[in-house]
Amino acid sequence: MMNRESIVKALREKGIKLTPQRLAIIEVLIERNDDHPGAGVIYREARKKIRRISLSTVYATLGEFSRRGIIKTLQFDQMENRYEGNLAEHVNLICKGCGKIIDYEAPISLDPAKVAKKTGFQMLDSRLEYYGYCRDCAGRPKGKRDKILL
Amino acid sequence: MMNRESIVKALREKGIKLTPQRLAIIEVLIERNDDHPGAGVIYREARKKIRRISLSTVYATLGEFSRRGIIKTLQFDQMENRYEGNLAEHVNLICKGCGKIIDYEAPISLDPAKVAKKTGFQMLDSRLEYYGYCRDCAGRPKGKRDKILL
DNA sequence: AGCTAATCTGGAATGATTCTGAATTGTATA
DNA sequence: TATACAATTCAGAATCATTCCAGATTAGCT
Repeated sequence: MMNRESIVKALREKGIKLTPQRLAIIEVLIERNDDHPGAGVIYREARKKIRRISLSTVYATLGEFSRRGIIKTLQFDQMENRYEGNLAEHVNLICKGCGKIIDYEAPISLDPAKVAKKTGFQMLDSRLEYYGYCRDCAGRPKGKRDKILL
Repeated sequence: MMNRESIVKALREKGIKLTPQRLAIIEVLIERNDDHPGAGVIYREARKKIRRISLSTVYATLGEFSRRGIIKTLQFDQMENRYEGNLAEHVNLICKGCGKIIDYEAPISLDPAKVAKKTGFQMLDSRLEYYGYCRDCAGRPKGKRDKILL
């Protein structure tokens, strides 16, 4: 999971063409998996690998991958959207100080059948997040930590 | 909870001035509580109540209320942010078809102490969401439902 | 090698949100 | 009830991540 071969295989199976731009993006996604990078970071990193790549392509590619279920998009409005390859159900701990996102494995899940019976709602994907301060930012003086930087 | 008196009281206690604009916004928030309205809807509805109110004021007010813990902001990037007065911990079921947001009461919670011990992360507030299709949209033909309208 | 749909590109457009600086107004106090 | 001032409001400009566009390029099949 989340290695170059498995992703390339997934793309081939789904009939998605393999381009140098996409390979570069995949590499960044793998290398920076723990960072949950945003489009800007991914663009800058990918650019180091191949000269010719545009921001539009980065967005298009991330959108495509996300739509096809290869990665997951974490949407925000106060900071860039972020992308992650960890598709197993987990909670994201998001630091309000530095924007760091920590994956936290925990057996939190609703029973889709029960929800459907009660509300008629058909669950597809989830977003489980807790906001707070990470170890580093919790210790920092108050004024210095209320902006999301990264 | 979420009635005019309790909110007005909360504002007075926190030293937030009561203006006609804010009262109008509060009324909209109460009347449309189940809709989890966005800033645009709130602006248009508030405008029906008092002629003079600007979109900037709506944003400033919602931001202030949210910062003070009087309401909660649900952030998105593909659609307007939405606001809710239900501060009890619950899961939001969000329809990908029509944007409807359903509150679902369920005892889902991590133990903050355990999380802190394991990761050093200090939890403050949560965001628990499931995306899918509501009863109405689940039955609708596929092409007609993949855009969030509202 | 050639074909064609998919993909890439950079620049323009979008749209929700935030910022700005001047005008207005609640509310505490005299 | 008048005064004072910080808080609030306002309209318009600015921001900025993201999407759209239309033309150029290219991966992968035959």
